[in-house]
Order: sequence, then C-alpha cells, then structure tokens
Amino acid sequence: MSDDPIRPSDGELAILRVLWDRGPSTVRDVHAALSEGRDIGYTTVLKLMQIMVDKGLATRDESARSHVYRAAQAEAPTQACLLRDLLDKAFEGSAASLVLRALSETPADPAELEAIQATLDRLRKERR
Amino acid sequence: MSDDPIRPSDGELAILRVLWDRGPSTVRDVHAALSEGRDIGYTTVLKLMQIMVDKGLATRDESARSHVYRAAQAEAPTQACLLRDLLDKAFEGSAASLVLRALSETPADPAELEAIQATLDRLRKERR
DNA sequence: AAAAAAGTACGAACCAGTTCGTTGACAAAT
DNA sequence: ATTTGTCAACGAACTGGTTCGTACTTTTTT
Repeated sequence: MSDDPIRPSDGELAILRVLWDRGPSTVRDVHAALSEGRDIGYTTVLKLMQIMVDKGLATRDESARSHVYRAAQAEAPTQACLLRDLLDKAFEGSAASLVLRALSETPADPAELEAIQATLDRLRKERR
Repeated sequence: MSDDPIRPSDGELAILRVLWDRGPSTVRDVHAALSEGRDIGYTTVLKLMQIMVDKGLATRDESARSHVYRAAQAEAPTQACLLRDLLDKAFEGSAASLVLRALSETPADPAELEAIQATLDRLRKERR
C-alpha cells in the first residue's frame, strides 16, 4: 500500500513542473511551456512523457486523439523525495544541516523568514 | 577569480565525503571506507578519483608511490551548489519553500530546531 | 478526393557516469 | 634472483537519461 514517490530525472521533473502548474495537459501544451525556456523538440517531450507513463510518474487519458497527461504524484511528496535523496548523499542525513546551509547561502526575504519561523514554532509545539 | 564549485556526480560525492572526513587519503583508504557501505571494486574508485583530478574536484600528490588525494573544494560550498541545483530544478528557486518542505517532512530533533532558530534570528538581525 | 497538418509510436544515436578487467611498473618478501 | 603483492593507467562494456529522425495514423483543410 505504501506508494513511495518515484524519483524523477531532470527531464521528467521539468515536465512534472508543467503538469503541476497547468494541470492535465497535452504533449503540445507541455512542449510549448518548455520551449519558453529552451530549445527542445516536440518528439523529445513526447517520448519523455511516454516513458513517464511507463514508470508511473504520469497517467494519461487516451480517449481523445491528443492524449491528456496528468502528474501521477503530487508536488510535495516528490520534493520530499528529492530532498531526502540529497540529504542522504550530501548531508549525512541531517536535515538540520541542510536547512542551515540553505538559509545561510541564499538571500533571505523577510516574508519568507516569517513563514519559516511559523513552521518552526509549530514544530516546537508538536514536540510536546 | 570567483572559482565556482563544480557539481560532483553521485559517485564523486561519495568520494568527496570520505576525503572531507578523513583528510588527504590514498585510493586504498577511500576504497576501504566505501567498501564498508557497499561492494565496489578498487579500480572503480581509482578511476573515479583520477577523473576527479581531471575535473578539478580533487588534487593529488604524486611524490609517493601511493598518490595522496585531497578534496579540491570545501564541503560547505559544494553543498550549497547542490542545494542551488535542486532549488532551481524542483522549487522554482524559492529557498523558503525548500526549507519548509525539509522541515515538515523530516522528524525534527529539539537541539536541531534550536540551531535553526539561532540562524533565523541572526538573519533577521542582518536584515536591518 | 487529395493534400496538409497534427498526432503517436518507435528505433537509433548519443552522452555522462559507472564499473571493472587487464596491463605494466615498481617494491617487498622469499 | 625470482616470485608475490601493490599500485597507477587505460580501454571497454554497460546503464540511464536525453534527443531526435522517420514512419504511420487520423484529422482537418482545400
């Protein structure tokens, strides 16, 4: 039952981002979105999306001629999965040191700091 | 002059971790360390470390018969580099959302939370 | 009806990273 | 002196991911 999220490759992640953003989309849609940022062929995107269905990263509705693809897993658990991977590979599994690194290496915006503070407070409460 | 850290691959990162941990080491040392965790051939490690020298991820002292390798970049900037990469690929560049995800998805230990709180306070002060 | 456009499927090439066997140099042990 | 062990170097195979050309099918346009 425990359906662990599958870790997407870079290309797959780029496509997932579009699907999360736009919702169910055709290859054409996704290709258009990705083309904004870089040169990429239509069939490249198509192939990638087909592979994603095979892997279980996406599902598709084939009832229309233009198949409609959906992300098979939500953004949050996917991010968590990628984060855990980096955690294990580069931070000896310590989330705190990852967070510290992230905080001290990136310019922080006050509103964001507040959001983090709120989460921190919440976690402290839950601890008791 | 700004010598941006090079992003290591997974295998390279595993080796860097050993070098950061143990300090300057021979291939034999690194191989021994990695063998603790998983099966890996000696020449595999050797080859990887040679490649790392080519790429500038490591340096080596060839004066002795057993060459001695050193990490060419420190741990912190390398972590920052990997973090930035993930940030761009999976969090639309928002460090805050990465931090939030990391905090809410991993069991937090009170001491770690305090460390994070301290950094947060420091950042807030610097803001002014 | 024919031509053009839009779509899927699929194989092939290619790239980076990983893995390891083999070779040859040198050193240590017998 | 010979054998045995340790080391670096290198090439080759393999893997996962990416990219795209080509072929084929179904619509849409003319």
